Amino acid sequence: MQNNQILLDALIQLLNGIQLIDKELELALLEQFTIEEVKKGKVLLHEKDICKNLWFLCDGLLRSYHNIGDKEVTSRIMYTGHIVISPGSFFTQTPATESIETLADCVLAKLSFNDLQEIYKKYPEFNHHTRLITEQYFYKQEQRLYMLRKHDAVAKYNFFLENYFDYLKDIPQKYIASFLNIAPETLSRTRSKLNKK
Amino acid sequence: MQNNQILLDALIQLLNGIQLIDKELELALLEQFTIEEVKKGKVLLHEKDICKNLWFLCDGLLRSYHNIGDKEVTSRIMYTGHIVISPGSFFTQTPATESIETLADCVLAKLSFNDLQEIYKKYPEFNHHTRLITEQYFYKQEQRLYMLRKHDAVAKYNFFLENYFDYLKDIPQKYIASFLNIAPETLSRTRSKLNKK
DNA sequence: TAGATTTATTGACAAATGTCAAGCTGATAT
DNA sequence: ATATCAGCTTGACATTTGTCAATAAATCTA
Repeated sequence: MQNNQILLDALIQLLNGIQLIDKELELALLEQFTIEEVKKGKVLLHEKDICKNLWFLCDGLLRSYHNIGDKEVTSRIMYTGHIVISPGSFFTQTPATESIETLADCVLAKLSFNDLQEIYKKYPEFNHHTRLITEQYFYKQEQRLYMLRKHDAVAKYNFFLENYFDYLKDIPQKYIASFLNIAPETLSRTRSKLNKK
Repeated sequence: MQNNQILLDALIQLLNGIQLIDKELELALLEQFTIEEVKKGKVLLHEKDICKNLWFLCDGLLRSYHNIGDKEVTSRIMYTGHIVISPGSFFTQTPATESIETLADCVLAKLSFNDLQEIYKKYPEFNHHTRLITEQYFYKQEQRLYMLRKHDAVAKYNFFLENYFDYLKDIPQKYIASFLNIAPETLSRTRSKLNKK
């Protein structure tokens, strides 16, 4: 709990930045979130399971992915400070169409859907915080949509560099490729072409 | 105002479906929303302008679009019952990177960003409604992201048919093509290929 | 309605990316 | 250190889609 406080500091700050939160709500959050350490290469959420938790990624790196035909596609890359859910599954409490796995050793703070609903019930003002956060994530997602509409591999890779440069070395290229919706070979060629210039 | 009540009925029902709204809040909404009729082919929001309004589309059809290089790309298609904003611009009140135009004669209910903030201030419980609506739109948008990752033109067109079949005849094919991120010629060929089967 | 303008279709070709295969590299474990 | 294995690179080729151009069809306008 003392420990929680430090790990969740970034989350509390994020919330306070939106609207100062009551000491009581802060304590409730610190109490309800539980800390998990998860090693690299573990699956946090399996496709077809219901996403019953929301995680705050205190430290680490994650990706979500799903299958299209026989191909695996990386849909999101999430780094320290992200709120992590499978949106469709968490919001509607129906089976997920994607999986989430760790790309590095992670420290996560977990809050169950049910506990979150309790918090909403007890502290309705919390809706204000999450509305703004959801709006923010919505907007970020829109930018990824834009990216996918950029025609060529170079433009897509540049998008990646602009937005995920710090994580470049920690993400296998095959995942970057599928995130950008190009073949790994194409990414490899794109990179070597850019290096020559 | 009497008129508003009928036109905004769908919106009020949507909100009540989330959580019954106070009579007082309902009246405030009916008062703040103003009805506009906009003819087909008009631009509701111009790129680089700030999206100062939220619209509820009482009746009609809209699209948002932006430019990538020298090409125009349709990013969203919105039909009767949709809440219409340029997300990035509205949420942050910064210049829009997209335009919104009518694809048919439309009836819209308009609410300004500032009036909305007043409503949030007076009726904080409204955050609950909009949080859930934002979550829903977030999820829908995610599905569009999935669609763009489907490799071939046939799969993309099938996505369109599944989700926008009722509006098929009202949307020029060139817009459908750019929405699916394929060339108009490719869409034309895809359609004729599918018709032969 | 006729003429003008925009949109859709079709063909020929070009360009980009995907696929398959082989070899290379770098990390890990024994 | 060596063997193993996964991931990355590179080449050859196939496939898909994009581009450009010509024509047809549909829509708009006077």
